[in-house]
Amino acid sequence: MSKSDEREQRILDAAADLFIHYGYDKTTVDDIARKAGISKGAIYLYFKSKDELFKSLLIREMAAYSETWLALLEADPNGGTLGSMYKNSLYALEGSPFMSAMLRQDGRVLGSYLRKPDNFFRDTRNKAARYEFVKMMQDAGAVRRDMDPKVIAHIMNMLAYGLVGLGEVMDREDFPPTRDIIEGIAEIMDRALTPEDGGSSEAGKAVVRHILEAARRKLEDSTKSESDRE
Amino acid sequence: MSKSDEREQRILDAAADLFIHYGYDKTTVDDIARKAGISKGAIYLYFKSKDELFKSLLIREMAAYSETWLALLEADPNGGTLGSMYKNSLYALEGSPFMSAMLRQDGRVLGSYLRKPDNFFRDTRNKAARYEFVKMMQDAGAVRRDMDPKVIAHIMNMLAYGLVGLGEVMDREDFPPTRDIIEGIAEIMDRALTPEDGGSSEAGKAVVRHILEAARRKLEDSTKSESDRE
DNA sequence: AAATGACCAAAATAATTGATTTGGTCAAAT
DNA sequence: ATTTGACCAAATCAATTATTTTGGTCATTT
Repeated sequence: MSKSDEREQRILDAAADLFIHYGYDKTTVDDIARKAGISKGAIYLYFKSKDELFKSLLIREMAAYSETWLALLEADPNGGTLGSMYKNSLYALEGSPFMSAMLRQDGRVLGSYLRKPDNFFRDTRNKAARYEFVKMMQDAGAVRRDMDPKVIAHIMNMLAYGLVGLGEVMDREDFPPTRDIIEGIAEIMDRALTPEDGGSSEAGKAVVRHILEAARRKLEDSTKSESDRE
Repeated sequence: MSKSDEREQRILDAAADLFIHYGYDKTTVDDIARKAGISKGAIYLYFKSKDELFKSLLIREMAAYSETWLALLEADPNGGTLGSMYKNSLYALEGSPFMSAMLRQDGRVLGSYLRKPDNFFRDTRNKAARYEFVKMMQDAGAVRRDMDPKVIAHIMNMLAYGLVGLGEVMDREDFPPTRDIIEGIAEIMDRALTPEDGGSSEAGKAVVRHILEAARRKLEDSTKSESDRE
């Protein structure tokens, strides 16, 4: 990694901390510069604007999320079932404050960026992602066929949303440990959705690799079109 | 029902409509009176304040929710499984805009009432309700014992929250029909949580009756202590 | 060539003032 | 005994102005 790239990452690290802690609106470019140990002007050597910086951060965080997910999956001995895949995606989600904030469209963290018309989130490309995933898992024989994949995907979305959002409306104190929740969800999903014959774990893994590969390509694309534009 | 009670209900009907449509803050007492076909002063013959009116409405809606749930349950041929109970509670929830707004702490509908320090929601009494329910179902042999009831209850809370809240952050257009979602959830819960031996449907029903009976008593209590206070 | 930070226009925030609305009351009407 | 609606203090909203902050630039320094 070049010296310059390294510093770019340092900027993003500083920004991530501040955005999570104080939110987009209340974090100034100066704050970021100071925390990164450089001058404000230097920020603009790397990013066209605060907006673009933020978008870069989102992309980086999404990529990190994917990588974490993949790593957990590769390390998981039975990483081929729907339950364990979903479980690992939830662990990755839980470990990424930004992805969590994005999913619940947290106004405090995302700030005025949310209101921007060309905002990242209404990008329709990722919308059907979970559905495609379940569908492929089903076609690969890793998920039972007698349930509508759209419904399964939607329930998975509900649970992910519940995971990152319920803390906003209920006392976190009386939550069970996150680990227990995620394991419980995985257990339920596996029990309810694994085909009678146990399903093909290898086929499942293949699907995941395929999906993550596609996700990586997509992220590279957006990073590229990013730099094209500037 | 006395003439007076009937009118009290008419007021609450009018208020419910307006609160759901315009929210607590933007609905005036005059609006309510006009819609109920009486004068503003008359409102204060039945309710001490706008706040109290709102609280009465919440209590009424909670009661209606319980009644709906119970009715659906009684009518459900296999109303003894955890899945069908939960399912019916979700149907009841879905049919009650107020309960939905309460669950997702909807700022638009609940308005400044949310910020009140003595607000209804931080009343701790109802907090552990779902857990108690699952625990009893487990003790009655209607739910398998090898999962922590706290975790099960929490996952149920997540799903309920997802049901009423996901629409705020995702396009409702690409939601499957609510009915399908709820049936899907029930199917998953049943498959994953029914004991090997199929469980006792009758014992399950007994638990539900018991719970609903307790809920009714509790509501009567709060209604009474309500009228005591005024 | 790389990095800085004083500088500026634009935007956000705060303070002020004036006008309107609204929850709640109560003397008068029914 | 009920019910009303004019009435009022308090709160909310709107318009205006003054003040501060902030994103972004660029002449100057390193």
